[in-house]
Amino acid sequence: MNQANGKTEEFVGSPLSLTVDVVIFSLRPRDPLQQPEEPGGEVLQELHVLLIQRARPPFMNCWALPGGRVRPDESLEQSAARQLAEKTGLRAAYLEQLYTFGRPERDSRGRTVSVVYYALVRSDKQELLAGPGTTDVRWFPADRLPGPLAFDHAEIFGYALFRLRNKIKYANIAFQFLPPTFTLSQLRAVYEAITDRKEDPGNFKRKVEASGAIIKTEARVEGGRHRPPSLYRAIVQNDLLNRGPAS
Amino acid sequence: MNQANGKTEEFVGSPLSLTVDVVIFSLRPRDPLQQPEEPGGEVLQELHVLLIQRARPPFMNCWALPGGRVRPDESLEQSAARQLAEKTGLRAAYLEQLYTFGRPERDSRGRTVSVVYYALVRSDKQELLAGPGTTDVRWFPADRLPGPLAFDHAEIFGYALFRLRNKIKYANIAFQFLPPTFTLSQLRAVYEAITDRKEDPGNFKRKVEASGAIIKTEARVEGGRHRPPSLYRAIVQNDLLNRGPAS
DNA sequence: GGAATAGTGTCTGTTAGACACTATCTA
DNA sequence: TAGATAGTGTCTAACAGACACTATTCC
Repeated sequence: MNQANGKTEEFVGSPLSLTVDVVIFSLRPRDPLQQPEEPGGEVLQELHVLLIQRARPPFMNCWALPGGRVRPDESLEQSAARQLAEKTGLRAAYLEQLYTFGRPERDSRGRTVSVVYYALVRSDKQELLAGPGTTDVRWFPADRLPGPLAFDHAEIFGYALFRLRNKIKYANIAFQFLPPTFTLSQLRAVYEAITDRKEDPGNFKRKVEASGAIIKTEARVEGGRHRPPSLYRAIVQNDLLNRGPAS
Repeated sequence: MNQANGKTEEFVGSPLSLTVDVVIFSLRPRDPLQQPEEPGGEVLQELHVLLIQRARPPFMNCWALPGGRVRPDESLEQSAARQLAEKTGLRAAYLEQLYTFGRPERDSRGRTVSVVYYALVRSDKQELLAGPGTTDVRWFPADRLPGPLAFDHAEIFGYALFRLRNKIKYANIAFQFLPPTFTLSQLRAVYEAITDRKEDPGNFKRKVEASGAIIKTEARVEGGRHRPPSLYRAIVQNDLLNRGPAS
């Protein structure tokens, strides 16, 4: 990095805007208006993404990923967490840098480079708060996004989805969508919703127990209609495979 | 991205510097002064990284990753390729975005966010040209870097090495270190140099042929001391697994 | 008991790796 | 022919997935 170009090396800022955008994933029940619940009565979970509706041009009224300018005193990850909180009122269970997008023409107002993070959010009933500059905040099923997204956000979303689907195969992140303790059925439902493939319950149990990522607790789920399942808890881990560098 | 904060949304740049740094990897013969050639006489290949020596403070005389300011009209990848050419005179066979580093204190002169790429360079005898602002450009073995690197470049390098070692296991990038046609011995030597593990020649041949990443040509290597090996050629591919998003 | 889910046992096809063996070149 | 590398055959242990089976709960 860093010498300007051969002359003196004094520091000056650039005529360039640095933003952070966040692709926010969550598992939510399938919209009952779109399709009624299963006969069995259990709730089908579906992968959703949070979008905000822009109140101003460019792309007025279009849906977009939440994001905003990086402040001088905050790290990129802090900025992502702040965008999340300010624009949506949510808190992320997991936050990881995805990619940095910087085509010169991606924002018509001027050169804008965007560091994109993706966030996994627990499916509890957290309330959505529309921040300033937006007319609406809403969850959309990942396979049915509304009309053209603003800027290059469709491309960004596509890449985030690709990476999430890929990563869930080898990294232990699925539990980030769930409450602190969960059943294997719930965890399996997360996999199935994201990969869109059925897993064999028995094989899934062995695989995930052998991975050492989760541990069985003493507790069980009471009051169900059937044999009560054990509750599991995730083993905390922050290895490189799961996130980026230590920084 | 994009609305400033609720008021008008006119575009202004930030008091922030955006740079691109490049971790340049190559396979080069082990320094014969450090250790003489193998009795057999063939050249041991070793993973090297290119560093430049800074001519000015901060970190004057320290070694650093080559890099520099992103220009308003170039994409991030173009910028990385340009840094490579200007600071070192090299051309990359492969270039991929690694991670974006942005801790507020990482450059004492002011807020500097750096998008880091890593490059794989063929081991031909390309000449090194020290660019402006640097007193020296040199290859270093990846496991013997010179004294503390400038800024957070040691951390960046560590992460790049981790990612390269990891990626070579599942993505077909090893041939990027080699000339257009190569023998399986050469390709195997690349793997062994990067992962620091011996591979069984027979198993390696089957594995890499089954992957479909390379194809045997009619040509063979003549003039060696032993049975002449076939030459192979890489199948061109630009899938998502190998690089980032299409952009 | 019936229905439903939790959880176990077991078989099979695929794969990574170890390792012995054959093939082909130069000196 | 000796020596070295190219390349093949084959065995084994590990693993993923299919699937049948047992266990436990509520109704």
